[in-house]
Amino acid sequence: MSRTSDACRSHCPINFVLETFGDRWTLLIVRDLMFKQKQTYGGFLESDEGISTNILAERLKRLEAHGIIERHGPKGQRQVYALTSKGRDLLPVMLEITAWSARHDAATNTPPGFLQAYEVNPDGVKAAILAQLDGDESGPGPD
Amino acid sequence: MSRTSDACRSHCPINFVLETFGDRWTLLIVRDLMFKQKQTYGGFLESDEGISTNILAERLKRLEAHGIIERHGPKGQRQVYALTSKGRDLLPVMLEITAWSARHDAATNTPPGFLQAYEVNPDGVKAAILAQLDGDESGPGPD
DNA sequence: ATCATATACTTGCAAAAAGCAAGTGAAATG
DNA sequence: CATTTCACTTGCTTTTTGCAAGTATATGAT
Repeated sequence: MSRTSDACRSHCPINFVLETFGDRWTLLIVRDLMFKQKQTYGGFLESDEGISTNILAERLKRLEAHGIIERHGPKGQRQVYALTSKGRDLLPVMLEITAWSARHDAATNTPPGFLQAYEVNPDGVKAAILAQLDGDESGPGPD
Repeated sequence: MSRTSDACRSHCPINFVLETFGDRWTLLIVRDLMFKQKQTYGGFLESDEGISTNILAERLKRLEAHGIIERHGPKGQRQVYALTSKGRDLLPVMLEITAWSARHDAATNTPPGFLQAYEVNPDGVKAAILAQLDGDESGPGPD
């Protein structure tokens, strides 16, 4: 299953993120938590890409072990997942990824206004998303 | 092997990068091209993480098919790989990844000065790296 | 109280991908 | 012209993924 600490291949910073996020699913969970206001197992399952239940359960464990997310709720019962500060700190990475895809995927889901808003005022976009993560219910996400 | 165009799971921008970079090796090749002045098959093989030859060959094909890199040289002979403009455009993503790892990996290889230099003057850091990609031989990379 | 339903997982197995070692073919080197 | 080097390919084993089904606990209706 998942080790608490995998043997790491190097301490190159690019490799460091790959050790946690170097697969096709993990970052989608972060996306759901960060941009889509999803915070339950069932919510993650509903996402368009169609993650399977065993993969989801394993990735949630890994993310928790790496300190990216934390789970709230009595064990065995309904859990509510949330990003830790280390997880929220991925926001600039997520926004740059979104901007790159918006530039290079002609069929992107990213709303038309995002790219320009982000280029003009990246800190404003970041602040808005952090505000809504902290319980605000209004404001746009990048997709 | 690798399809020219995989069936894509969604046009979410986060998913879009995962379709190309969602594995443990692909982004290391981009790193080598962007920061380590490596541009040959043999150079990529020497990197610390120890990619195997079949995986490297397949990833090079995929990256070329996705328009991230291009190969120069007569077919069957020694190739020189280079980032396309789409590939170079990943620089902001790579730098944010580097910054996140520098903040959260106590054992990071990232040189001590990088994080502050990047926070103070991100455009300067970007310009320096792009300059060295375009043939300049001096200047620092993030690792 | 009991039955159905929903949620949050776990388990089992087949298929795909990764990892390792060895092999191949063309070009550069001696 | 034999040897070495480089850039891959091939074969095989191990690991991971993907799908379907099952289980445990809670919640809601009769």
